[in-house]
Amino acid sequence: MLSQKGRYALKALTQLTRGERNVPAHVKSIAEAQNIPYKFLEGIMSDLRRANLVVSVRGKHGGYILARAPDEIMFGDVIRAIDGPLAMVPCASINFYRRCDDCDDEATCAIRRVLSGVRNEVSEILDKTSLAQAVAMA
Amino acid sequence: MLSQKGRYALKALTQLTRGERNVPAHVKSIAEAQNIPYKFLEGIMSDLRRANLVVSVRGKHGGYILARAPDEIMFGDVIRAIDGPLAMVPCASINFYRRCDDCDDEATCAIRRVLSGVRNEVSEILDKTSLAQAVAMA
DNA sequence: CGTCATTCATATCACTTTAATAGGCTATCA
DNA sequence: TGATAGCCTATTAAAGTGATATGAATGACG
Repeated sequence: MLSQKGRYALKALTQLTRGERNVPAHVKSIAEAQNIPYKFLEGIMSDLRRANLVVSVRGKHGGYILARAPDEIMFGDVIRAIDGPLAMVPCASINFYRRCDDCDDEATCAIRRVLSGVRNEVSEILDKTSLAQAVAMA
Repeated sequence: MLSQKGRYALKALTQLTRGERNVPAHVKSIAEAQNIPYKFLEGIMSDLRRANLVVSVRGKHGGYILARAPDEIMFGDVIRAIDGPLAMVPCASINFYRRCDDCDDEATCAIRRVLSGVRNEVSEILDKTSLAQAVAMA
């Protein structure tokens, strides 16, 4: 399961996608529109900025805008930034690969084989579905 | 990501699948073969028993055997028993459905729509891949 | 310049989960 | 009866989660 943070991040970004491009949205307004605790969302937006998914504008009339066009930001990017790997086991991850230390032979591991297939299918959707597409579906 | 418990459970069950049917395997031998902490695995096997995936034999020469034929135990069954939902959000889960309390309108939620697709693809693999199949692939 | 609304950086908090260990009880069989 | 299993409960340390609080930095605007 995604963390609450991950869900909130997706909600916030779809909100930005729906709004006007290049007009910064305050955290406060996003928080209210999406029923997300204000201060909690503030931290999430900072994370998204550090992941280069969003750009911040400081000072009065500041806020956040998408770092790229909404059809260039994929669900997978967001989820990886906030929650980490898509894969169910570290050894089946591409972007966060790590060996399982109790594994004798990765090459013949039945679990890895099955869960690699899962990770590929998941990536096939999440890395090919953009914020723009998701919002358009509604 | 799966918990360590979930990974260990899958490893233990593939081990049982490889072994002789109807001959109880000791937790100790599984733990050694799979590099799993003995006492930790003991608890996991108890969970699997409570989930009716495995049957225990007590007393001397006791141990665990699969509750059903290994082609009737699916990856999805094991993962749900130990780690819960396959879905990435509660509202996209079939077996563990729960509403997101911050969600205004589930029917038009873009995130739910995308992540329901993911959950279906994941289920398509995990609920159709049995222990027997996974082991046979090796 | 000063003020106000905003982001930014930390710190803290309670709570739950995770991964693991320990000890003693209970059942079975030779 | 004693050895060998599983069974049950408790404990632990560490990490993660979801959230709140405080205050500093920044920048538009009057």
